Amino acid sequence: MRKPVAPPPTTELRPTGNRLKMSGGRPLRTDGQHNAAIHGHSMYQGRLHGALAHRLGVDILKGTFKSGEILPNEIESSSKLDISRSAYREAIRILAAKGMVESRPKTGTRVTERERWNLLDPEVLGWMFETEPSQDFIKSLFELRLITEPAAAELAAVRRSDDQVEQMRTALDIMKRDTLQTETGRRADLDFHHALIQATGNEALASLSSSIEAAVSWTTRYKARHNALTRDPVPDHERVFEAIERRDAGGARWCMESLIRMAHEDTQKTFHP
Amino acid sequence: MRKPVAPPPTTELRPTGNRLKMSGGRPLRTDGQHNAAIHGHSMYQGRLHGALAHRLGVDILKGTFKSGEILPNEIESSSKLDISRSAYREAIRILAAKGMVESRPKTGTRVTERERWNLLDPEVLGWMFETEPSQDFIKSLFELRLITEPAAAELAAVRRSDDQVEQMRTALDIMKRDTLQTETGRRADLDFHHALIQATGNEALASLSSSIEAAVSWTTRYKARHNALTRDPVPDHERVFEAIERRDAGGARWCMESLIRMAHEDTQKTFHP
DNA sequence: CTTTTTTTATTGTCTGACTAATGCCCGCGC
DNA sequence: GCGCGGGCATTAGTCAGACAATAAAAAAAG
Repeated sequence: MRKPVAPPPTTELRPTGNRLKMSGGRPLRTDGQHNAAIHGHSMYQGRLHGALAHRLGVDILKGTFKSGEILPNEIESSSKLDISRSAYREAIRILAAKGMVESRPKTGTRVTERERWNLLDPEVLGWMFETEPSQDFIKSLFELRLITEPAAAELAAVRRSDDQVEQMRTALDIMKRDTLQTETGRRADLDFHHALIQATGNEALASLSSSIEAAVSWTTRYKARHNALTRDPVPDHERVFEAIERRDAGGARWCMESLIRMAHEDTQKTFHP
Repeated sequence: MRKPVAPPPTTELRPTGNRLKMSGGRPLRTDGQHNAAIHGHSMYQGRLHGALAHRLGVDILKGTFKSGEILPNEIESSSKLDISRSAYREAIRILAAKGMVESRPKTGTRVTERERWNLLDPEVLGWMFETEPSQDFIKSLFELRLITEPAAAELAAVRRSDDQVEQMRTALDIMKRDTLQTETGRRADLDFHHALIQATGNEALASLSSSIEAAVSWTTRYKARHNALTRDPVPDHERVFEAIERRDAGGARWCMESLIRMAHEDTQKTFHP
C-alpha cells in the first residue's frame, strides 16, 4: 500500500543530484483518485504548498476530514504525499489562516469546528464550489446576497460617479454581445458587478460582495458547461443599470433583488434539477 | 485571550535594504530576552510565524508597507529579523492567504492592492483595530453591520429555537450583572450575539457577523479602558431580545438597527471625541 | 528594431537536525 | 483510594544550508 508503482523498494536511492521533480512528474501522491483531482482538474498554482492547501481545503469542506479529526503528523503526511515537510507546513499555515485547522505541539493538527471556518474567504468559497455544495449552503449564500446586494445597489445609485456608470455600461455592452457562455462574457459580468460595488464607496461591503460574486460566478461557468438553459441575464442587469444611472435608489434595490432571486432559481435548477 | 492593545512600538522592519540594529535587541525570538519585543507587546501567539504575520499585517494595514511595494527578499528579511527563512516564509504564506501579499520568483513578494485584501477576515479585522482605524473604514463597517444585522435579527426572530432564546437570556443576565467594563461582561455580550447569529440558521451570515462582531468588540474594550462614558447597552439588547422572544420580526429588525446606530455613535465618540 | 538566448535575482523545494511545548503516565505523598 | 507533581514521549516549531524552478531583465542574434 505504500506506493502503487514503486521503482525502488527502499524509500530512495537516488543516483546523483538529479532528483525526481514534482511538477513535471508525479505530484502529490496519495491514493490515485485525489491525485488526479489536483493536477488534472484544478491545476491550481505552480506552487506546491498552494496546490496542497487547495486539496486539503477541498477535502475538509467535502467532509473527507471531519471537524475535530486530527491529521496524521507532519512527517508521516509529508512523506506519504512525497513532498517535503516545509511545503506541507506552508500548506497547513494557509489552511490555518483560513480558520480551518489548528496546530499545537503534541496534539497535532486538528480540523476546527465548521463554525470557525472563514466561509466567505474567496479561496474557501472557490474550494466550496469545486464540488457541488450542499443545498443548504447555497441557500445561505443567496440569502446573504439578498440581504447585502440590494442594499449595495441602493448605495451605488446614490453615490455612483459618472465614470462608474460608464464602466458598467461598457461591461453590459460586452455581456450583450458575447453571452455568459463565453469567458469574456463572464468576465464582463464580473466587471459589471465590480463597478457597481466600487460605486457603493464601502470597502467592507466591497470585500464581501467581491468574494461572493467571484464564487457564484463559478456556478455560472458550471451552468454554461452543462448547457443548462438559463434565462438571459442581460435584461435584469440592464434594469439595475438603468436605475443606478438615473440615481433611483429604490428602483435599484428592487431590480437587484429580483436579479438575485432569478440567479438563485437558476442555480438551484442547475444543481438539483 | 488577547490582551488589551498596548500601543505597540512595532520594531520596524525596513523595506529599503538598510542595515539597522533593532532597538533593544532582536525583535522576534522565542528564547528569553529576544522575544520580549513581540511576545511582550503583541503577545500574539507562541508561534514565531504567527507573531511575524501579525506584525507585518499590522504594518501593511497601517501603511508602513504600501500597496505595490516589494518587501526585501526572504534571506535579507529573515536574517535582519534574526529568524529562519522557513519561519519567515510561513508568515508570508499567512499574509498571502489573506490576500495581502503575493509572491513570485524573481519579482519578490509585493503588497497587493487594498482592494484584494480580505478585510473581513477575523484576524485582519483584529489587526485593523490594533491601531486606530480610519474614520472611513469604521463608517464602512458600521454601514455593513447596519445592512446585515437587522436582517439577521429578523431571521432570528422567525427561526429561533427555544433553546437559543434561553442562551440569549442567560447572556443578557450576565451582561446586566457585570457590565461591559468587565471581561466576563464583554464575553456575555459576544455570547448574546453568537446565540442570535446561530438562530438565523444561516451559515454564511454567521461567518460574516461573527468576524465583524469580534472585531467591533475590540472597540468596546478600548472604550472600557479609556472609560469613555458610554450609554448603557443593556436596554438596547433587552429590546432586541424581547422582540426575538415574541417572534416579532419587524420589531427585532428595528431594535437591532437602533442598537447598531447607538454603538456606532459611541465608537465614533471614542475615537474622535 | 525585433526576436531569441543568456544571465541573474528571487522564490520554491528539499533535507535533516535540533528546540520547545504539552499531554500523559507514573509514582509519591496525603 | 485520591489528588498532585515531575519526568517522558510525542508533536509541532525552528533552524541551517543546499539546490531547483521561474520569470524578469539584459545581452546577443537576426
